[in-house]
Amino acid sequence: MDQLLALKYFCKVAETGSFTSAAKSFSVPPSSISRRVSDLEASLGTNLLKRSTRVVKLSEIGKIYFSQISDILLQLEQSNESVRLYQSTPMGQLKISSQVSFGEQVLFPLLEEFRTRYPEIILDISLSDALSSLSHDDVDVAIRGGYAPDERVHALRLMANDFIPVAAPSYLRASGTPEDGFQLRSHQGLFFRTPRGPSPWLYKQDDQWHDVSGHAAAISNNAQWLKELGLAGKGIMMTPKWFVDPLLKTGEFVELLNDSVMGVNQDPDFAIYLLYQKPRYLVPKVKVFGDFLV
Amino acid sequence: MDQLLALKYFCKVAETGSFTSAAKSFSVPPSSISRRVSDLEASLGTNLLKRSTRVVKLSEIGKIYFSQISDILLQLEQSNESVRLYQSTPMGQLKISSQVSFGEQVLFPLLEEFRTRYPEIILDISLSDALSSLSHDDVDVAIRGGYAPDERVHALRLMANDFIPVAAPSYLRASGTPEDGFQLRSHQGLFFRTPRGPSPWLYKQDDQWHDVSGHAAAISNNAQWLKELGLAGKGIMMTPKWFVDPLLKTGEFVELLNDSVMGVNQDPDFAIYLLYQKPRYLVPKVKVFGDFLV
DNA sequence: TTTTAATTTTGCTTATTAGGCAAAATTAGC
DNA sequence: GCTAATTTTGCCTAATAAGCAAAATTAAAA
Repeated sequence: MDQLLALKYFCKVAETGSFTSAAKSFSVPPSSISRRVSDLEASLGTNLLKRSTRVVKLSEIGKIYFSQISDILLQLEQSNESVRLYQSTPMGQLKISSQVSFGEQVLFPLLEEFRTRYPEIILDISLSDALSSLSHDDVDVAIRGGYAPDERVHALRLMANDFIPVAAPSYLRASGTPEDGFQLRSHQGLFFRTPRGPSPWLYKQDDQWHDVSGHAAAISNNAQWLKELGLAGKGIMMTPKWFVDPLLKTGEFVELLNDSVMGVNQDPDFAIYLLYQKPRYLVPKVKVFGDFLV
Repeated sequence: MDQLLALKYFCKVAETGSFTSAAKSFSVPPSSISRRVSDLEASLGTNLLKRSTRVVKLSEIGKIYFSQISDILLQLEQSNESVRLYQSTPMGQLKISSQVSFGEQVLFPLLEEFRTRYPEIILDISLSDALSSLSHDDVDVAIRGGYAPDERVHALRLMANDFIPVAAPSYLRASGTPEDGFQLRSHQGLFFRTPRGPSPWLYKQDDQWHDVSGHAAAISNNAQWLKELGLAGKGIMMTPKWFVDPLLKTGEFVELLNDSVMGVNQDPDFAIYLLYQKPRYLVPKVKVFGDFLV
């Protein structure tokens, strides 16, 4: 028996004092109401209603039961409503995982505005370059360079992740400024190590990619350290533009080979992505965060 | 969708962290659990669970919903339980309707013991000689002389309602003591008026009933007044034995024609009955009251 | 008291939905 | 990468609620 349905029917009958009017408000024949309520009474082993063909009144226990049940139904409706509210309003905790450097350079400056715009969203940010799998970790969204690792994960392209070769003026003074991609091979290089090994320097000419990696002066998975070495004039670094943007403006770094197509990856879809699980129902807090970043 | 079932399934999954174990505790295949919970999520437009094939965890909103729903389910179970308790324990209000004289003479002296035996039953007694129909009036039980008026009404025989002719010694001294039923016809009579008219005096001889009503000295539907007239020696009264029992013991009334079969009604089933609606007997308070009186 | 009319209940059939089983898909841990 | 535990899906069956018409009931009107 659909007990909840029976309870709803029973309450409506108790409120209206009539099977017929209860049936109308549910758009079902009165016989359905009669049967469901009878089933309910049978399952409780009690007569909840004093029936006569014209008037339906509650029995003593029926009154008690009705007052309790109507309260319970109200609570249930409120719980369902709160879920729907959650589905329609950005709120709750939003757990974000981001690459360290991107988080520090790009994300943090933006988040203050996000916080003021959505005060009901509590941000929980963890920076890590390790690829945390969305499925197990308690993470709502992850920001990563690369591309979608899984078909069940949605990837929202946030921005290009074009790598450019940069160097400090002091280095260029000492070692010369390369005029051509291939000249990079004779330079000192500061390499970032990804989980798949150090990123090579790639140079595209006539639709052909060439590895033009220079001599490794340093390799690290810590971008900050490499940046400091670069500023100290220790070599040329391939870096995402956003990572050194302020330093280019101040002249502490100089972008090399402006007109060439350089990169660390041959894939044109290589970019910064916002990753999140593709559930059946998208939670608004995730949606507004995605919209906000784009 | 049977929402209540879905909620129960969901809560069990949330508690056990597994569809399989939830399925076991309900003795249904896991697929049923999976479907019901999916239906629930669909109806709410939300993912309540973060599923992976090995571990099932609650989502953020799922946690909130679960805490609310499990509380609601508990309340519902308690309400159902309280109904069953009501069905198994004598409690609540017990509304009794009784004839005036029977109530005063017989019922009231008994009730004090009933009250101490069943303190959880609140007695609500109304005395009236009008036949209150059980179906509309808010009466659990009615006590009436006669027989069951309706097939839907249960009648429990409480005691005989034999009528006997009585008179005050002063009357007998003045008018003589009848030695034979037929002699009553020449006596003064105090008649009780029922809704069907004054009760006649009936005398049974050789399986034949004879109307031996005397001359009407007074007719009333108020038994008390008739009794007072009788005590004052104004005539002979046909009365239920219980109505004058104490007065017979003190000698203020004398029973006449001890050996004869007298009455006001030819029906052998004429007695005092406890009347109640059939389904009511299921209610313990009514049952214990019936048992108590018998 | 009898009749009337509104209402509930009952006896069917039909439509919907949950259960049940097997196979496929998924993923944590080895 | 493989294995095993688990969830999900497809398809069928069984249970149950809806729907409709007719019967039963009874409060109110005549």
